[in-house]
Amino acid sequence: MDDRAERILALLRERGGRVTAARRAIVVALLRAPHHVTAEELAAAVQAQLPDVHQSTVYRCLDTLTELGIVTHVHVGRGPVVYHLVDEVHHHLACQVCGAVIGITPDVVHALAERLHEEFGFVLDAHLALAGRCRDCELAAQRAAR
Amino acid sequence: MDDRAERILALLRERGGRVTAARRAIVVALLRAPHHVTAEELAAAVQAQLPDVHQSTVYRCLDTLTELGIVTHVHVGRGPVVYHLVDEVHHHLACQVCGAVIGITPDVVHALAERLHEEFGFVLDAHLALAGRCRDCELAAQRAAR
DNA sequence: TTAAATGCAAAGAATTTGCATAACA
DNA sequence: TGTTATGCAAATTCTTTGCATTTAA
Repeated sequence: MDDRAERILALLRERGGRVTAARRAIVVALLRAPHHVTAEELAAAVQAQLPDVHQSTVYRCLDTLTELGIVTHVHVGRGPVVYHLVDEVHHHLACQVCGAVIGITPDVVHALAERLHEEFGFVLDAHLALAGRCRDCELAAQRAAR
Repeated sequence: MDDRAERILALLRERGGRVTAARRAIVVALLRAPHHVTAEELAAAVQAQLPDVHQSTVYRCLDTLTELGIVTHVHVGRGPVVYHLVDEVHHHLACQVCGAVIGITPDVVHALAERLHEEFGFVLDAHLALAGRCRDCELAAQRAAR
């Protein structure tokens, strides 16, 4: 775990960012977080170690880490944005009706990613949130339509 | 245009919603809007005709229209959510760095949509925002990484 | 007639910003 | 030493909610 944190922090420095206590704590919190985390949850985790780290610092660090390609975020339904480390590659199917999130492996999206790259030069994010309806909500919607 | 509006409003009524002046104006505004529109832009368009329609009404109408499957929204980078009519099918490649939005036709995503449906029963939304990096920002990022 | 929708004002959540101070490289 | 990052408070932006009134079906 610690080597992973150090590797990420080295990347941060390499890309022109400074390694600060707050940023180290945020990276560690992101590594410990099992799934998606909101800025607020991250702030709480960070503040457990460093009580003086302010919410706005967390937002600013997340912005910086995002710009440096270390962190990404996804919008999952309503509510706040959730953050991830870039190297934790997986995607999400987000049901717009019930809010369920289905995790999928990157291979499912691989062919699309290739095509978008060839056709548009567009590099698909490592953390997509694909919006739609889950099986149950789709069935319910079909029933309601009748 | 008017028949399209009326068809949509008929659908609204069919699905248990009431057709009000505000909702009619919102649907018309959505039809006239060339691309993505924010709630605020919609409110402005509606208020040009009906000055008394409040922002909160616009939000509430959009919620209702969304629940009834007539409208969807996407998160495009930062800033407010943008809304669409469901029958205007196309997707977006949203660059997370510069905010550029590349419109793509549904066929690009079709194979993925099929697979997700078969494998997970998940029905992909008609208005995806696929996050990633556009050609230029990707190249810039690669240059910066060196 | 009655359940649903609206206007208004006010609150709320999430995020951003200005500026003086502190900390990394 | 000179940027870059932070703490703090305050402001902003986007969105939701409560309640009395109006309106569509």
